[in-house]
Amino acid sequence: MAKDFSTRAENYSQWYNDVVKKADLAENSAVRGCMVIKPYGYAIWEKMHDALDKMFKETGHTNAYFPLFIPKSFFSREAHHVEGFAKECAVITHYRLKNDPNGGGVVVDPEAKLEEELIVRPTSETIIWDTYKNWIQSYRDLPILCNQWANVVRWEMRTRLFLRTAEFLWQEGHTAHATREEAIEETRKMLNVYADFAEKHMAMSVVRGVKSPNERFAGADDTYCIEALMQDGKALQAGTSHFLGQNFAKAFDVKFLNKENQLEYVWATSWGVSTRLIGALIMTHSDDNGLVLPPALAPIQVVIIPIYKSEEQLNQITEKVQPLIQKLKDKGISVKYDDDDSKRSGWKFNEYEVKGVPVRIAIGPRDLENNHAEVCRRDTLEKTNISLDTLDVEVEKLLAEIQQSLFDRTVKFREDNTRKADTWDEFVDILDNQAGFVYAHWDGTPETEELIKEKAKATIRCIPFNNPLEEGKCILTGKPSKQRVLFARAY
RNA sequence: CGGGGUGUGGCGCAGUUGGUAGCGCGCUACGUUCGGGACGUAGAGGCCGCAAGUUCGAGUCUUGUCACCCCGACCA
Repeated sequence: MAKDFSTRAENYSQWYNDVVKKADLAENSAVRGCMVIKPYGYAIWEKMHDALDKMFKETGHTNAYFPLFIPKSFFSREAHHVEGFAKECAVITHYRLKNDPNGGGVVVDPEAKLEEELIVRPTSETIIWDTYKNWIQSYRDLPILCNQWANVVRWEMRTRLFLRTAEFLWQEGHTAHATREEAIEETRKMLNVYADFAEKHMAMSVVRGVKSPNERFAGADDTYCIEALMQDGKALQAGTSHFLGQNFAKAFDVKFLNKENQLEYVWATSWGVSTRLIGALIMTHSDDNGLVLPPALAPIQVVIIPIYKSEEQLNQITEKVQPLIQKLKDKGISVKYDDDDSKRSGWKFNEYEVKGVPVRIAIGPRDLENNHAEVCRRDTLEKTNISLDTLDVEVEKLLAEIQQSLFDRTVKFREDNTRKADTWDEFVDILDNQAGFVYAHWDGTPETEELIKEKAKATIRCIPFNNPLEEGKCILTGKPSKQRVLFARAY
């Protein structure tokens, strides 16, 4: 076992960085705050992309692409939106370089100054609504259900691989509707798509809810979110879906003629998830031996490692394994047969363990004699011998079981780490000594929320849907409250 | 932008009171190995972040500068 690995208990954030590096997911780049997503990490993103994209198509959405650059003036149209993003925008001011007259390589050509600066998109609402304006005249043009897969830039001061980088990959859905109700329904629908994806594909339990006004997306009337709990007890926002009301329609003057021949502003939504989900995936399942991947998102679901001394032995094993590989592939399972002779089997065991491959099958001469193989599952590290005759069926079952078991574990973890606090001392005590989610009363004012954030470093993660009403007193101010809201320290 | 730290082969590091650079991993070749990160032998690989200065002589001392990392303020 690799001893150069931090454990979660020793240093959680170091452990996270180690997993990212050892599993070969990503690395820091020459550009500050930007990461290189390596092939294995990108393969996970592709699995996420494919699954989500399918879900978007099934709910009637189509993909499109809008420009990376946004004219600066577009940004100032919607007051809250600018305020929210202004501090982290990359700005393009020039369009040409020239040779340094003083001989020091190239310099920005001062002659090539843009008349209007361009912003590298931190999100695309403005450019998209400026475009939708031309697409929409009548109720017959609605709804518009578009999604785009893109990169965005937010100039963050402190970055962490996958969790927060200056540039990241994401998808952003932008929809336009004739009625408020329809837009709200869309917002909810897409949040549920995210929650389904998190639970079924990522095997990650999430809480669905509404953000408090302070935590709302800049320019939204309401922000719905899914919140997950990481192993260190900190919460992570895993996806958001925004009801934008008519804010952007008004800012960009997007009106449609309704059936009664009256002009109305269009209703909007937007929703997104990013490569941050990979960070969530890592922190949800992985252990001190490295990455643990749910089968649904594992680039390699099953690895088969031959154990042999001679070439004849390898040939015998290969011959026996070929039909098995075919059977697994026929079931849609991604299999890797690693017969690379330059690496020893023990080395491979560790390699695939660190990389989180859900199922490992080892086959050696002894197994051939007994007509079985050693099957090891990554989540529990349990090993069993399974007959070669039923191996394909058993592996398929095992993958499903691992997927389910990982999810069940996160449900239990979330439940075990969700507590109630009735007093300020209790609240702080839980956060300091146990972490996790805390349900507590809040007087409903942004000022109090801000104060709590300042004093306890915890924020309202969300007000869960179907939250039970309950009379109580705000943990900070003692003012009356009608419901508990979900607090946590967060990423 | 504050506070702390680090820059030396690809990676991780050592380098004493200044004397011309070393260790581990990895890499290459050959051989022995192969059921949980093998071992031996022989190799390759470095303007010591950059720039000035002190000195007969600087990885080491001085000054400046750049970059990166960690901890805060801001955030998906």
